[in-house]
Amino acid sequence: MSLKLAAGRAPGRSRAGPHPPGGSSDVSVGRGAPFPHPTITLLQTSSLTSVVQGELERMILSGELAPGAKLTEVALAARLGVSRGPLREAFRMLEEGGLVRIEKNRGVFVRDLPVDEAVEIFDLRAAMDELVGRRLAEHILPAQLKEVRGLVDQMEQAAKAKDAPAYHLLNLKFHDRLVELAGNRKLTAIYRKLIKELSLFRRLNLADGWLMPISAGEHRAIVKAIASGDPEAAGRAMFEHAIESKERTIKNSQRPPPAHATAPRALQKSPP
Amino acid sequence: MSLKLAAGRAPGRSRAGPHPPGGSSDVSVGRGAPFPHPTITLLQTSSLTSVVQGELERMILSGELAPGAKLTEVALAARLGVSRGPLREAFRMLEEGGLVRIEKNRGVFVRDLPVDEAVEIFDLRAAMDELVGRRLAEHILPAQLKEVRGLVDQMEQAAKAKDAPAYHLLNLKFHDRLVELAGNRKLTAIYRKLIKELSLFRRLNLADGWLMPISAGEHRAIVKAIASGDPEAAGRAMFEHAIESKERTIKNSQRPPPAHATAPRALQKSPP
DNA sequence: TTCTTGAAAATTGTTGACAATCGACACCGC
DNA sequence: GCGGTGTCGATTGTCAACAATTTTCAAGAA
Repeated sequence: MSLKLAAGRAPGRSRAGPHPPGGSSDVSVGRGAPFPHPTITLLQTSSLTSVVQGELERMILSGELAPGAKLTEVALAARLGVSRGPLREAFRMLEEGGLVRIEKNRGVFVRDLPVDEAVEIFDLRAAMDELVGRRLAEHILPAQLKEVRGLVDQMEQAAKAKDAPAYHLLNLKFHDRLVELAGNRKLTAIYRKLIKELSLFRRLNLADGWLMPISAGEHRAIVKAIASGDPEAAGRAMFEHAIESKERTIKNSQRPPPAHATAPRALQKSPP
Repeated sequence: MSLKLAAGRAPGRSRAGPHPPGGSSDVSVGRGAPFPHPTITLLQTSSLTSVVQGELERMILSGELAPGAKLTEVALAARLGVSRGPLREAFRMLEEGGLVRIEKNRGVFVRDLPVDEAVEIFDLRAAMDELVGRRLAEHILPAQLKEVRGLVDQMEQAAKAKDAPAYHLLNLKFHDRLVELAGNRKLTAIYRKLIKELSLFRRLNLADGWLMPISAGEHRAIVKAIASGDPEAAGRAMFEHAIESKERTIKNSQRPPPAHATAPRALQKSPP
């Protein structure tokens, strides 16, 4: 089974344009803006390591590789169609991102986020969300406000339809977009890392019934506070929402999971 | 020139005890607590990759490898006494930590932090410091309070003696200790990453005269606010201090550096 | 039975070699 | 002289093989 270059965004890795747009009116340059074939830029930017890193990240976040699962190098390398070198480099990147844990001479494992560390991440995210709220109340544009209102609308529709997966995705999108609109790239990057790491909190995904409708109203309140232009109010609204989201999640995780566990299977060997 | 296993803490990499403490009363186990020779745990925990990562980090933070410098694989590998494999893995870790920038097929470079990104990091750190202040006002112990007061005392002495390097180190220590005392490991880890990344802000190190005495009083105010037990006041004090630290640094960076630039030299080839 | 002991298998750590790509310089035609 | 082109050296990307360590498992003794 070989590695297919996913069409999605290549993770990380940026590169300056092939050439500075010289003014020479040459036939080889169609127009001013460089617009090379997509495949070319893909090969220019993505190495095997980066693609493997993206694939592993996808597998982990989707649950295809469950927390605690051991990632054997030769098996994974064969499955992805690469050698161990790029795979090991990808491991180091994932470890730095907190998605896997490396034990010397023992192997690489998908990390299992303990409850106390999940709490820590939630608290940290709350502080970051507070900053986001303050910034947005100061700087958000009308068009952007309209956009996030649209997301809240969709969430309410999903809640009404009891479509838990759709609500979940919209919730992620809503918060991610707010952070992005705050205009602090470092904040955005770290926020996304934290969200990825939080998805390793096993019990998060076990819950059968989701806590959908509870937080629906809070989102409207957040948007309203942002629209009011009061930084402190907006910051407080987002902070409180994050804290309550934490408490709901933790409380939900403390009740024992249902018997018919639907934990995704770990990596299996392919038949010889 | 070979790689000497630095006596300092091995970066990252933790490991469970050699064996679960079985109750068998064996002569091989002296007492309940395992206390193997330091060298043994060092070899158990540190791989070449992790040591190389630590060494490169030290070189970058000390300025031995200046921002923008190109890190050629064979040269560095020879200098550190390892092969390219572990070195490349260390590169991936450093890239994820934001200390180097990797350009496909072109090489690895020490990152040069642009001003706008430094501002973003400062703002983010301010939000994190606010959280620290709140937590400390709630939970700090008298002994810990006494400890940080001692640090402030030392800073004032260093300021009085106009010992800029000592003041700088104490300042770092002071804030690092506060974050640590807040008791959120994830927060601590990310805070330290941000501090490391900030040291890539070139102009930070160019300043001849430091802004030492200016922030001395703010530190006392922070400790006082924490001691008062008012979370909001302590949070605000730390937030404001971080913001003013940002503005001082940025403002200082905007005046052109003095002519006699003392930028450390980049990596040189060793004679054949 | 249960615990130690030892070797074999499996897996990771590290290295050196080969292929691919990039930058620079000389060469050529205009 | 000047722009374009081809070639060469240097450097990175990837791979396969070797060395070291851990794990497994069976045999033997208490």
